[in-house]
Amino acid sequence: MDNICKLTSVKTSATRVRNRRGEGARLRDEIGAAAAALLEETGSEDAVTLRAVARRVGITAPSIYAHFADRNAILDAVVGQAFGELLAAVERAAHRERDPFARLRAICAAYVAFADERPHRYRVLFARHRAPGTVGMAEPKPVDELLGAEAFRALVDAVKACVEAGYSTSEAPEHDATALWVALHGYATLQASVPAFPWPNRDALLATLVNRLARIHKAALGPGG
Amino acid sequence: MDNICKLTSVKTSATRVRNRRGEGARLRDEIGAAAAALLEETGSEDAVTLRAVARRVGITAPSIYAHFADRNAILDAVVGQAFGELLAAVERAAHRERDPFARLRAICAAYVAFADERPHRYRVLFARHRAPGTVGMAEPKPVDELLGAEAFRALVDAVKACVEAGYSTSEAPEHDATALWVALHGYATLQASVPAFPWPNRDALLATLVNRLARIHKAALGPGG
DNA sequence: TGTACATCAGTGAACGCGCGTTCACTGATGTAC
DNA sequence: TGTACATCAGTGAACGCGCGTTCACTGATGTAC
Repeated sequence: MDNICKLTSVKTSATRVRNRRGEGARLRDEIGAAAAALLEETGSEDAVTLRAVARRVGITAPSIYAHFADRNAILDAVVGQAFGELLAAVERAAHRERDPFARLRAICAAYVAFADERPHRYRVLFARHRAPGTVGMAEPKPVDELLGAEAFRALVDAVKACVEAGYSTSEAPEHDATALWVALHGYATLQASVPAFPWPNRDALLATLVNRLARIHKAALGPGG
Repeated sequence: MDNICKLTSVKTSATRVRNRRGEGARLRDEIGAAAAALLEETGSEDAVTLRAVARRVGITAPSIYAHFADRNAILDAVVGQAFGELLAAVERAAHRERDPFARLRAICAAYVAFADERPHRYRVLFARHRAPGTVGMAEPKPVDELLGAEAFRALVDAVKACVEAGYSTSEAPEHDATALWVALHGYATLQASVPAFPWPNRDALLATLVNRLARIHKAALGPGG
């Protein structure tokens, strides 16, 4: 019983070769990738220890200090990277569709799919927004100063485009986009946390959230929408 | 710099008196309460260590083993307790209102308020549903076998009552209640995680989620609903 | 073309820490006689 | 009413562990001459 845990966590890549001169910075990316993978596999932020990351990369722990100030900096990098990936996924979805309503649906589906494929990485996006131990209010900031702002902007723009195209009757696209974001986030996280719940069909639930919260006009929906 | 952390975490209640004979079981409750408080204050599950809990209660760490099998059992107890409190808050809200629509709103407001007042305790309700490291599907269970089932049931019943009273046009109350739950959860967690977001007025956002996802009839709403 | 040397990528040992858990124990308290 | 004793609530020391971080170092590699 004592040994099981030890054995399963041994995962040294004994094959690593030292970077050539001037290419030491590559290690930074390797460390970030290892931390992200570790987080995704274990599901726990606390499993992302300096030593675990080092083992994973195939280096010794002190080598990390050449690239990151401390443990926290690694996790910050993972979060920044994940926000970038989320934005990329959302923008890819947005560019795939020309029709405003199809675009809105695609964005929402991509958002949820991102969280579905990397549940733990999605979780830390928002878990680390608030400093640990902080309680109560924070100064509200303009949206654009927050991490993830671009992804939210894409959602707002998509709703606005639906209004302009006559698909949506929304009178307050920012408000409605916020409601929609909230719902998407709830779906993304709950689905991962409570997989045993008898979830309805994903597309059907997504359609419910998008159509109602973005005030999509009946005429824009197919029959039975 | 080394000492700061140590000093701030010293919090021994030197005043504790040993329980009388036959009353040792009281300690169990004290341990649970200390663990819950610790979780809420630090925001981190990992801050709830056996030793930290013991310090808080004013006992030594081994004393805990008379009441809990291990560290995990303490956290399980915290989750169970928190689910009980959530259910109590929801039921209190439900009993306060006779009108079905008022009751539905009260339930949703109580749910969000619970999460708002104890954000970290709310978070662990669902963070611990899934075993760490587990990925992929779990067998769907009937709702009633899940923790928190009663609270969800209350929500479904409230939506159904709105349908029967003619307030809601929902054709699938279970589906719509799921959508509503998802949105409430998203709001509850995001609001705590991203307090710097320029949130709209809480009642307005809640009304948007409830009215649209529960398909509340225009006539049931006041003017401007 | 050859060699000395500075630089760079990374090592290995060590530190003090708090952790979960175990073990043998202590001393107050209620009870049997 | 008094006393011996079993029981119960909790202690205190110890274990081995993995952690973040520090420090002095090594050895390959590219460069200046």
